Amino acid sequence: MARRLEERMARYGKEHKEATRQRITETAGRRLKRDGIDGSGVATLMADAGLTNGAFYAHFDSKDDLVATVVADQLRGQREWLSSLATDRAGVERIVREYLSPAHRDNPGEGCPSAALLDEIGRCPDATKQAYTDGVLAFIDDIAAQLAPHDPESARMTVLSAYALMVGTMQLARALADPKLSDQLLEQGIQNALTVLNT
Amino acid sequence: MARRLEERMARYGKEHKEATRQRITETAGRRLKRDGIDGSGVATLMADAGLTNGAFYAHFDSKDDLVATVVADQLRGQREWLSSLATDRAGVERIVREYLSPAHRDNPGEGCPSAALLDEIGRCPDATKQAYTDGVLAFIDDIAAQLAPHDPESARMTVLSAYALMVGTMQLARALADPKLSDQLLEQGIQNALTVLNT
DNA sequence: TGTACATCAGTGAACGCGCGTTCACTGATGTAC
DNA sequence: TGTACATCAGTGAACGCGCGTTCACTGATGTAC
Repeated sequence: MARRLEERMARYGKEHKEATRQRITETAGRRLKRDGIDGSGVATLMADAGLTNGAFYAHFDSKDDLVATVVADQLRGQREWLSSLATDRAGVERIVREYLSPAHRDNPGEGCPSAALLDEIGRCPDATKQAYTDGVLAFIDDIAAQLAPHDPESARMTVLSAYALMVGTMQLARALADPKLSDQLLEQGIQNALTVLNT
Repeated sequence: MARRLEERMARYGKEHKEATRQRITETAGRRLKRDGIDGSGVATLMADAGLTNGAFYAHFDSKDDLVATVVADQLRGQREWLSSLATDRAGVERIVREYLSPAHRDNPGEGCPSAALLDEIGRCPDATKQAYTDGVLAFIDDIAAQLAPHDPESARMTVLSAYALMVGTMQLARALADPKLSDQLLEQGIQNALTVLNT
């Protein structure tokens, strides 16, 4: 037992390294969402965290490992945001309006990982897709349970497909070169999302 | 005039080079949709067309130029497919069912360019986003006119947002690691798309 | 409390490789006589 | 019809660069006595 305690506290303590890993994961999240997965190099990701490329492999097995970690972390963040709001129907409406806002469209680095990266995630190794699936289902089931406490199973697909609707709308709004059309699409997306969720 | 004609027909004729350019555009479309924009190198794209890397710049100014050309070409193809079916309500339903099918999900290289590339297109230069916008609006307006001949303007946003719903659903279906859940999502997406289009 | 040693997070140069792009060239085709 | 020349689509090597990954190392921190 003395030994156990000794190991846990030893050296600079686990905390420091764990904090660095978390910092890399967070800054990488922002960069990946802004520049894409293939568009972000390891050296740049490490520089964002105030480190040099060499230290990367003390924290992650590979770039794929980082990407899977980031995907899980980002979806955990999204889950927290959603849980804090999805307490009632009015909260759900607020989620939809904030998600499909021009502010979200114009700041992909601070926004939804699915809106920023979903087609790239579809091309990632199975481990990453599994991390994505687990992360999405966690908050989908949260919301389904809050929305339909007596029948969460059937609400599941409704919520999941409403999420798909919002993700697709945001991606399309970002790709359109006409800002006015993009704004209109977001408005229409809000209406459709609310329609689907109230079915 | 004799001179004019001479120039037009001269050498191997314009046809051959134009045909090569078209072949590159088509094979690149498949590759880009399968591996992503950043995931497809110029040398690979040319090898797909049976050529070597050096010939690329006799046909396109840059990789960005090719991408914009491919995006326009792919959306032209999608427009043709849609026009051939969207003659009535039953045709629209068939479009939705074919789009949100497992066959489409499992063959991104032969499928919708938006489902394969939309978040990457959102990060492309303005010229590419403009080509994308023009290409999408062309078929959106086609369908809006066929669906609501007396009020195509208001049908426009309905159709555009239904497209966003289908694109997002397909991307999410491709990213989910659980095939059964993915199938269910496609089914739910069909219901939602039809609901939105019949509003 | 002070010194010698062990630990290990982080550095930065280097690896082979593929990227987008350029360019001197080849060789089949078409033209002129 | 046959030969000499011009055209130009396509070749393939090379450019500098950034990629993901490895590794010998540094130097601040913590431990032992």
